[in-house]
Amino acid sequence: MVIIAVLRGHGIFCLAHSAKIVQSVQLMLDIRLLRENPDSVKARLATRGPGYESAVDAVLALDVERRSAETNLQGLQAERNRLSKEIGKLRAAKQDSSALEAEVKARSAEMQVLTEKSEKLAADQHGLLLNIPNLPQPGVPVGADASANPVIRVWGEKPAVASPRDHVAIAESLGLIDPDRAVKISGSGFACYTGAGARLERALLNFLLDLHTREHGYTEVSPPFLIRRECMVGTGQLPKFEDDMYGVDGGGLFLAPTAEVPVTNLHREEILQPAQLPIKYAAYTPCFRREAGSAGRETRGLIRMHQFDKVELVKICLPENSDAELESLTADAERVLQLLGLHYRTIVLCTGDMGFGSAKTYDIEVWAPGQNAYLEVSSCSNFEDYQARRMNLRFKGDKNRFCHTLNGSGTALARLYVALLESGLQPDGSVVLPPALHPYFGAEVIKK
RNA sequence: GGUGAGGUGGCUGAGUGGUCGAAAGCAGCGCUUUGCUAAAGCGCCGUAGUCCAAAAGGCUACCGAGGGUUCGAAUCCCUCCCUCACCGCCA
Repeated sequence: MVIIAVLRGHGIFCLAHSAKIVQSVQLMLDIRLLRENPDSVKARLATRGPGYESAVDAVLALDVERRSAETNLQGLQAERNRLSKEIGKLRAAKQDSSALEAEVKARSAEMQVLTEKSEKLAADQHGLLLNIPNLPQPGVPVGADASANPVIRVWGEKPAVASPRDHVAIAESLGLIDPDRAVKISGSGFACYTGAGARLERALLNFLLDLHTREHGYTEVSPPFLIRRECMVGTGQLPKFEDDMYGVDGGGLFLAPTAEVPVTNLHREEILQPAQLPIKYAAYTPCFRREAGSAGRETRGLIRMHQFDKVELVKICLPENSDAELESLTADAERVLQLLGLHYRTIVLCTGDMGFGSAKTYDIEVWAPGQNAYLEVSSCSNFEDYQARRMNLRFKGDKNRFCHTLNGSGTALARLYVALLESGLQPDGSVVLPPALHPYFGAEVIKK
């Protein structure tokens, strides 16, 4: 009984929501852009991978059909409205209107058919548009996968660690984490920090929030962690990536996969004044991700978790400023690693490796000696108006125009934790912390 | 969880079946008056879709969402969502 009720509730919600989306064609990519420059759109999408050309063609074919159906329907509606007004006048004059009423009624079936046809065409077109990602910016390097991501900056050098060890071994020997008991509570993929380990996590959080709010000009936000479905659609996690999300309450609410979702959606459905922009928010939230399909990949220790802490930076700005805002956002994130003295490199994601809604993305990767590898700790993206369209986030110009949105990790905590332990490891097994953390942690060294 | 009240344009707020896309006010834009400011007067002022090569202009849809009744729905009916108030419970 309970399950049936929950499923029904979910289904109703989905239907209601998709119908709402269909009403507004101003979503995802601008359909006008597709109509007016199909070849250029196709060429840019082709750099992401194969298959989008046919999707664009399909969208455009439906577009022609849909508009034709709508035009026909609108003609009938106009006629109905005209006759109904006649009926009103006749009745007001106490005259017989039954002939006109019969005439209008006789057309209702035809109108019904056309209405359904045009709604179906709009829904089909919308469904196809949902599966078309954002257009990469012209300057983004073209490539098929992560191997084609150019390194554009390197900071610092790989630290001289005498005999590198994995962070799990380091953390366990120092009593910083309790993996076995974390499994007892929640299963694999969850961390339990203990003692100095928990204090280090808290120290990092405070350090990051203080840095971004006091020195980089971000406003601190502490948002809800449970998020409504339409907000998940707004930033692009849904509907395509629902399998990666944790849903609760029968699918009505989702655990935040990143603070990007609640924070960017703060201004959804709003019309902002240009003088308010740019808006810059920094927020800490835990992040919950199913990591479906990633079993066996980087699953060691703290590197890939179902729950991890992250401080996220979010910007809402004028379209003409978003390129520059991405550069400064990335610089703000890099500053974290510089202050912690951690060696890192910054790469620009090539067209084939970029996220679905992004127009340009920089990844920041920190060096982890125990892994002998770079770990992604931040991903900074300019979404241009892709998310703003989904959440109807505009600003007042000559007319209402869509804002640009950006976000970047500032940074993810767990992998930062890994890099700190593995980079600060001393021959005696203790870990030396960078000076910037001393006041937050209350000590310079973590030892037994 | 219980009870009650509500959801109308950028905002406030009228509107219980027929020129209502929606009064009025505020905010905004333009013009006039004015030494500046302030004030006053006049006009304009929702969103989206669609037709037209385009402009001008026309048409359609939208009063929380979905469905229903009707020739015609902001207005009547049903379902859902949300907000607020009070009570209960509780960190």
